[in-house]
Order: sequence, then C-alpha cells, then structure tokens
Amino acid sequence: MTTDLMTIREMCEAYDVTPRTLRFYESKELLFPIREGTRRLFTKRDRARLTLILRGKRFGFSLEDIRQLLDMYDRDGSQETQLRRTYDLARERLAAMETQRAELDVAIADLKDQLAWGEEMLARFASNAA
Amino acid sequence: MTTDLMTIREMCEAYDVTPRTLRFYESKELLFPIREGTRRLFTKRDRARLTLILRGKRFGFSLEDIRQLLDMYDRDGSQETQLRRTYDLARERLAAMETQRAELDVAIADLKDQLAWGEEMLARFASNAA
DNA sequence: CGTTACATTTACGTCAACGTCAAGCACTCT
DNA sequence: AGAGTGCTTGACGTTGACGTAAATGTAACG
Repeated sequence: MTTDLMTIREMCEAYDVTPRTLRFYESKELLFPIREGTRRLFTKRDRARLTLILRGKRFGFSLEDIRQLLDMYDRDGSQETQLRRTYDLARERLAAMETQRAELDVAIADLKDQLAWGEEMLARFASNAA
Repeated sequence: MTTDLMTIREMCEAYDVTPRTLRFYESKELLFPIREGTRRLFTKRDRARLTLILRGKRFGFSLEDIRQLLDMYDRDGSQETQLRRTYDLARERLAAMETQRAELDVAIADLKDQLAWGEEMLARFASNAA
C-alpha cells in the first residue's frame, strides 16, 4: 500500500467526480478529509463514505438523507436503531422508485401510441406525394 | 355552447392547474389568451395547446421543447417537415425514457439486494436480543 | 527567479417550473 | 360607500447539486 491517503486529484480519478464535488461534499459535512495545511487528504474512511454517497445517489436519496444516515452510522457504530432506520428509508425509496417506474411505463406506452399515429400520418404524406 | 371562451378559473378547474401556471405558460409564449382589458380569456386554440403542453410534460419534454413544437405547428400548418420533426423528437424521448427505465430497474434490483442484506442483519440482531 | 501546474477560498450563477408574497384594480352585493 | 371576492402584475424565493469566476497560494521544476 502506498499511503492510504489520497489527494483530491486521485480521488477524482478514482471515483469520477470533480474537485468541486468533493469540496462541496466536505462543506455539507459528508466527508472529512485531513487538512494538511490548506490541502485535503482523503482517508480510507472518506473513501468508504464516498462510496456510500454515490450509491445512495444512484438510489435517488438526497444528499441530506445520506448525510443523516452516515452520521447515524458514526454515532451508533452498527446498532439496530440505525440499521432499522436505513432499512425503512430504503423501503420508502424503493416504493417511490417502483411508482416512478410504473408511471414511466404508462408514459412510454402512450408515447408509443402517438408514434404509431405519427407513422400513419407520415405514410399518408408519402403516398400523397407519390 | 356557452361562449367557447373560458376564464382562468374555469381553465384551472378543467385542466387541474393553478392560475400561476397558466400565467407562467403565457409568459413563456405557450399560450395566447385574449386580453379583455386586464383579464384573460382562453380560446379553443389555447385549450388545444394546453392539452398538448400537459401531454408533452407527461412524456418528459421540457416546456421549451414543447414551445418549439407548437410554434412549428403554427407556422407549417400541418406539413411533413414538422410532423417528421415531432416524430424524431418523440423517438429521441422514447429512447431516453427507455434508458431511464432500464437504469431505474437496475437501481431497484440493487436496492432490493441491499434490503435483503438489511433484513438479514436485523434478523441477526433480533436473535442476539432473544 | 520565473514558469507551470496545481491548489485554495468566497461568492455568485445555473436550471426548471413554478410558489409566494405584496399591492392594487374590477366587480358585485348590500 | 364599504366589504368581499377574484383577478392582475412584478419581483423575489424555492429546490438540489453542483459550475464558474476571480483572486490568491504554494510547490516543484529547471
């Protein structure tokens, strides 16, 4: 292992985020890199948190939700209360995502109908032109 | 038929939108109600446009996209160029929606995995407590 | 010492689609 | 005339997740 500490550039490479994003997350108290003078050094812990942040974002959690969950983990270690809270939040999110999926399905089906209609019209134009 | 013209309130009732929304759409040149002094009177044409606006929104088109399409229809009457443009835009949107649905599916599957994991942990805690 | 290549901070800007006042006019009822 | 209601305009606020600009620092290279 090299140093176990990573600069902001290395982090950006590794996680495909911009420096602005990492500083932003720090300002929102999602990350706590070591401040070596004016520079940042990201620890293993920061990387673990960032992984969870990015995963959470994929699931559609807000940064504020994520922050609260991470903080809970920090306080409780790995106790039941926070696990249950995480679990509940995740179930809510899942429900929301499935609702969204259903709506998207309807919209897609409708749009396909409209497309069929459009093709019909185009065909009609084509035959008129011929 | 009463008057073929509707007040802002009637429009709100009929389309389940707020007055603010209608004024906003007018400011964005999506609607062109008659200005009777200081008040608005929405014509059949406005209603047709609003229907298309709301439909477009359901499909995820931006208001700007919608405005451009509506303007095209106004200019071209009902010619092939605009029909094709609409058709192409709709196909793009459909592709985007299907991509989005695929990503959502992955996220849902992942989240379900995490949930299963969470249940496992909770069960472990429960048995420890017993 | 100068240049290059990063790093930092602060603060304001962005995007979408409206919401939320505040303040005033227009009309009706009494 | 006063009260009440509805409609108007205009400007600023909201939300989330950063982007962008400007001014400055600092570290290593040659």
